[in-house]
Amino acid sequence: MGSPRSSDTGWRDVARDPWAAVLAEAESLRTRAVLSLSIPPIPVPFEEPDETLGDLAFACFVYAKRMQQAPDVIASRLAPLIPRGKFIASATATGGYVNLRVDPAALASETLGALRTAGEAYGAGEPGKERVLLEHTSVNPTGPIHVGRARNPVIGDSLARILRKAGFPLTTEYLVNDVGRQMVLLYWGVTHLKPSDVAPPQSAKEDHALLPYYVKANELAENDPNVNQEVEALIRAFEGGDADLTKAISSVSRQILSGILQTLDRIGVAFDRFFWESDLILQGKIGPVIERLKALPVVQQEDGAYYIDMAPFGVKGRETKWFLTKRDGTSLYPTRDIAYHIDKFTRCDLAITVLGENHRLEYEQLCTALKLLGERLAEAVFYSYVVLPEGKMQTRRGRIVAMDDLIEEAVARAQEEVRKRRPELPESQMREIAEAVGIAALRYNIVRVQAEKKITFRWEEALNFEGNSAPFLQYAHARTRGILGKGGPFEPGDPALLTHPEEARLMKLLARFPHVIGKAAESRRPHEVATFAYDVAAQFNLFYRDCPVLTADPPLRAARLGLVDGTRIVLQGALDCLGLPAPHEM
RNA sequence: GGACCCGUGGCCUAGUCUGGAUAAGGCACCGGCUUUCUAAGCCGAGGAUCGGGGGUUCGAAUCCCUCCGGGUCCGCCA
Repeated sequence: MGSPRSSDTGWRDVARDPWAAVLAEAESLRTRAVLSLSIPPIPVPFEEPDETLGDLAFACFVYAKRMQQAPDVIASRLAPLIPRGKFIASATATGGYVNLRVDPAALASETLGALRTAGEAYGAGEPGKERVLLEHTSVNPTGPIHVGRARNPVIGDSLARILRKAGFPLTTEYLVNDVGRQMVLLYWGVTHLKPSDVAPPQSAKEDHALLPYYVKANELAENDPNVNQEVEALIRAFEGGDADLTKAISSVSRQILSGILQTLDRIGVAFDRFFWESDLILQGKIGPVIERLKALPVVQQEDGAYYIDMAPFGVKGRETKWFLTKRDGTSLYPTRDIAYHIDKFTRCDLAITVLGENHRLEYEQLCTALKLLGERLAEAVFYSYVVLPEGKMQTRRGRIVAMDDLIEEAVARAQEEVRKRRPELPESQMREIAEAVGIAALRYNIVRVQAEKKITFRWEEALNFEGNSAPFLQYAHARTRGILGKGGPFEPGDPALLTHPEEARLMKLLARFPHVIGKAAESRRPHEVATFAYDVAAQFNLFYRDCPVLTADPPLRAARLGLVDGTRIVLQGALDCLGLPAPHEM
């Protein structure tokens, strides 16, 4: 939609954004027409009407009201005043709306030109200056990552890719929570229990191998007072700043983390850097923050423990005291989080964190504290957890679907499909395609849904390879590759030859890609790219049905090859933004 | 008790921020399409009081209020 805002975001280069160019022209032609009727240029968003009516439209009700005339009268007076432009071919009035028709040849020429200039970079925004630090995933290293947590890396990584494409200099970061009671428990388990004491691990992968020790340690600490005492003693030593112990505990978490990272790597998620919470403590970065907090007038004390009463800041509930330190003066997580963010702000201009919905209050509290300290604020993207049909997943209960299992299942299912459909392919290539398809199916299934909606995990949905699914997108892309491969090298054709309705529809979508990337980045909503990618793939399939490429007359053939290549670039670009591999054939 | 998030055909989702012209897809079900660039595709059929009610507006899935249902959170844990 062509709200005035889109033309205000100056970082986007209009020359490389065909749809923005169309909107800008429509806006300027309309403004002139409106002014010439002595109507104030009230901004009315452009919308996309049913295609039988036009390509762009705006309602005249607001103008009508202002001028005290009937909307269809205003529309009929306005339409003839909108002259033909570079893109806008005609304007007609229908029932209070002015419908604009975009000249398909002009749009095609603009879009294919932009595609030719930018190549694979088509869709990218102007390189920006604002350094973004995107923290995501940051799951506690106590065991393998499960499907309940899967949205964080998938949303985070997709958002990272989209922000990069949009032009932001971006760093991704994983906060490794290697301090606290749970880590001490895990450490106690691996140092005090023998393999025969714990349940057999599901696999030798480090995160799976160590999980049973964590589970058993939890169980013992709950039921065996002696164990609990030992653990408490360890926690005290740890809290007392025992550097050797802190490092020892951290090294256990590093082992589990390496298993988690292997899993994430397999689904295409990697990080630029890691931040160990223990470093914050060992480097003495907590103390100064505590001192700054204590100096705040709003900070109060109870038995030596410091807290902020959040009630005046809009937080309500049973308990509004937000504790920053313990009675003994040692830090609590909120303090460490504040210290972490202050550290982050020295390394970026904008800090974004992908967080589960259960962290919403904590985020509000963090922002309140940062505001009180005169620091910048962090931005957050929240998502709801993936739940099983029978309820939420819990690591401690073992009621989880491990990501590793889901990946194996997805790839195995994909392998079956490939074998069925492409029995002639060599085994190694079948495996490659199966990996690409299976993993893409998982990621797409998560990223296509708005983050704040909860997802109920169902195998049949997660492993769906038809309809609105990753393989649908990948298949369309593979089709473009197939045609281009057989078509061979081609000279740029005449865009004006692309007059078929399916060609025009496809071209309009390709023209919008840069705009879509910009919007998705700005709104931090990766699913918008998923929706768009589906639209492109579906439209390409219609073009594929109706417009033979290779057998067309040479001039038309060349023009169509250009369109197919453009589709290839856009689909590949969109898939890349979603972290979905794009195999050349499948 | 309070705050926040979600509620769209049997199931899943887009559209909600930025209100507009008959609410758009997918899955499932039923019926079709392959001597033509990969049928993981395409076409057709049925299927929706956009959770209920009120309000604002020329116009509400979209904004406001309220109720209902589901979820999350309100630790000197992290």
